[in-house]
Amino acid sequence: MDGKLHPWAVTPKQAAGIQMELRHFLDLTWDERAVDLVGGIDVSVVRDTARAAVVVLGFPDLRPRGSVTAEMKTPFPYVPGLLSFREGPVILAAWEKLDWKPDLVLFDGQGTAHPRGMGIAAHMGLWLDVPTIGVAKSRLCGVAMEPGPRRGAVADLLDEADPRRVLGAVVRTKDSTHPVFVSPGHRIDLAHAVEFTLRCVASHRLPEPIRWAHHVAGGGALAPAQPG
DNA sequence: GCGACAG
DNA sequence: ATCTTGTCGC
Repeated sequence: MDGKLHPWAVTPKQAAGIQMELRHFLDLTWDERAVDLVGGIDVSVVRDTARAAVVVLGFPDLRPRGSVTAEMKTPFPYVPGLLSFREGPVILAAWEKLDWKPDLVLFDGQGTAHPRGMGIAAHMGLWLDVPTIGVAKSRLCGVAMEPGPRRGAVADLLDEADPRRVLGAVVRTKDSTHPVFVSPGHRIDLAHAVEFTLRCVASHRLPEPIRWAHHVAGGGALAPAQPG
């Protein structure tokens, strides 16, 4: 899967159709590859301009190693379920600037826990051809079971139409704090997605790659300025 | 027709 | 997402 998968300049209806087609290409298996670098991607929007940030951290030390950004006019409105058509293009532009690609990437949004199984982490996983994980701060679809109150507790995110089907995981990344919604994007399974997500969490609710990406997308620096 | 609805 | 002060909890 490389090269252009589909056009981005489409109508909302066409976008949904593209998502339906793309789901057949997803590979939800983990190949046990070595992970030395983890990436984090996020996009901020000011006025009519979107800025994407791709940050790379060492794994499992989580030390920031580098970052790149890209900007462009937002090409698509925010429509629940079609987020990748709004943020995808600028993410691809930033990704092209990376010298070394991470072995795994965490996204701020859903993976397969999406109405058509194609959340932004799954969609971009196909474009980038790299393992991706969706870590969302809130639910898009499905019925969320309640995980225990302690960090590391996990519960199922079930398909509302078929409770036997697990869409993703509701993960407590920090004690007594609202859980996050984890689902595999591409080239990984749910169990490993949850495992890597927890291993990327330091002392905050969100994984470090996503926190750094959010910070850089908002205009911040990757690391504090060195004194002297 | 009425809610729900990633970022 | 973005607009925004003080406040509560770890």
